[in-house]
Amino acid sequence: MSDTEYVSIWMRPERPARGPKPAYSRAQITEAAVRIADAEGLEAASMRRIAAEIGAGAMSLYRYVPSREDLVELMYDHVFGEQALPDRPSGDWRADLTLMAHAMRATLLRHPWVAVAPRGRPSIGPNQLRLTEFGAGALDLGIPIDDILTYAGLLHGYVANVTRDELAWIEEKRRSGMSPEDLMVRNSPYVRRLLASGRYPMFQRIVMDARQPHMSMDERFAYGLERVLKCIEAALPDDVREAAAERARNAVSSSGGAVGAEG
Amino acid sequence: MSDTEYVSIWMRPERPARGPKPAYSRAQITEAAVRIADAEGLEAASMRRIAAEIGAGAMSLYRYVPSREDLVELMYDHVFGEQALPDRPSGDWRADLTLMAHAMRATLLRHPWVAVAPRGRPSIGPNQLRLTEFGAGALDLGIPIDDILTYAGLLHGYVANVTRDELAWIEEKRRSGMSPEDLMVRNSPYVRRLLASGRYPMFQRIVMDARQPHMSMDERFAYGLERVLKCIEAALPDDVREAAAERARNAVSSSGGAVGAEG
DNA sequence: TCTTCTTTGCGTACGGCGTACCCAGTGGAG
DNA sequence: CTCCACTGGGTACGCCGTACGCAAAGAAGA
Repeated sequence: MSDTEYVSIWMRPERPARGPKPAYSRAQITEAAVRIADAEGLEAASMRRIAAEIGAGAMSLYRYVPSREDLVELMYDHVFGEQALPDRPSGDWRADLTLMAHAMRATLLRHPWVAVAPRGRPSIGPNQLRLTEFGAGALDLGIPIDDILTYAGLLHGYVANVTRDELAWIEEKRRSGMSPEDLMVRNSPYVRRLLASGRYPMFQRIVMDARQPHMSMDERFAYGLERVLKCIEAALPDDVREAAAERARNAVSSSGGAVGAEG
Repeated sequence: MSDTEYVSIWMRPERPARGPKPAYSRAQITEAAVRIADAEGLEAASMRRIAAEIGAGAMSLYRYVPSREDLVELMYDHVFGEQALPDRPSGDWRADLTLMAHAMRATLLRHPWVAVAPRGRPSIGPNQLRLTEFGAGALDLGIPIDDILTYAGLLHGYVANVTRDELAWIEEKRRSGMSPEDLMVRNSPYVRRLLASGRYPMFQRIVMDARQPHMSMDERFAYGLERVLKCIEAALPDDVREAAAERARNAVSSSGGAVGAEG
């Protein structure tokens, strides 16, 4: 039945009892891999390269990690562990989601490969689980769990989308040394041709808007985030929205730190 | 300056004038690659494998495509060309976005690798551009272009998220032959351990909800989609919402008369 | 028509990848 | 002290993307 079944990396114990002491550790390997991926991209973090980074032989890594795929999983969860979030939602769901969104954006900007990494099965490492608990808990306002998931997904999708775009800009800028507006219109013959054809009015407006960056990246993110939260808020049933607002007022006035009420 | 600059695949002409007639074509290669990726995953569609599929030598492909990365771009755009959408939005933005969301889900389900494929730079092939025009055009209700993009991104993110989850379920089910509820709770020791710890109440509710699949995948998708559209609608300014509703009524009554908005 | 020259299909080869297998050495359990 | 599960890691295999070079093809210029 479950003979050759897939075993989650999170179930695999790091080290057994017997034998000589391991010279390295999962955490050490994961951190080295993240360091390389941050600097040179995920594909540069090959097993040999990581091993070299920590001064080990290539095959030694397989004593700690069953495969590279699992290592990427570890890396993925590791970077989300940097996000310093309160243990529990404060009770002010807008504030909590805003906090989480900014933390996530910061993580993606710090580790660009995360935004691009192929997300296969929904991995649930401890840190991602913590985030899920926080985000879903913030939205636990008395609406169905399906709705909670949908809204949390919307927020996640927004942050991922916007930040991926932002990263693409940054990357393009770094590679060419040009400003975004020059890149978009002046330097790209393809885009110029599309605009000249006149058949893409919406695309034209998008480009033209990017041409006059009336907002910084930060402002754009915050503006869109506000939009998304307004979306969610507006979709809540009236009684739920009012109760949530009431709870938020209490959360702000009562607790000085992170942890809200609840007992 | 732009000597070794990156040249978009969409600018590269397929064939020049001189020389012998090519034996293959970009479309043929792209279709073969998609066929393989559909059946065995994106990574199975290697250059050698694709070449074998069409009976060519491995290196012959490079006469048609500058690199595998560009070929993936072609594949990506190709599958979005299957979506049969009207040339223009109908004027009923909810209907239009619903149509687009279902078409996108169908495409992702038909080509699972698309949902997982690493999305680096925002590629703008002709078919994706057509989709952008349609989606953004449907949301062109007199709101800022930034808002249009945010809302379109929300919808896109929702469809991508939900369908990726759905695909993960399907894949897991195919590999193990078990039903989702068994998979989630009974078969996964890791999930069982997490639940037993009692420290993840929201996660527990998510799992328990999945354990009692009160909705089919289709229903779940449609329900969430309705939620998202309601979100967007609720966030629109009152006058915009009413004007849009009025336009939708006209669009329904009149058959082909579609577009009204413009500069 | 014949020559010229670009473009074709593609065989060979290189460096790099993930990782299976094997080995000698290590150190806790009995 | 003996045993043997474990360690680090060298070697090797089969893949990958693709640079390079060459003979054949066939349109352009004579």
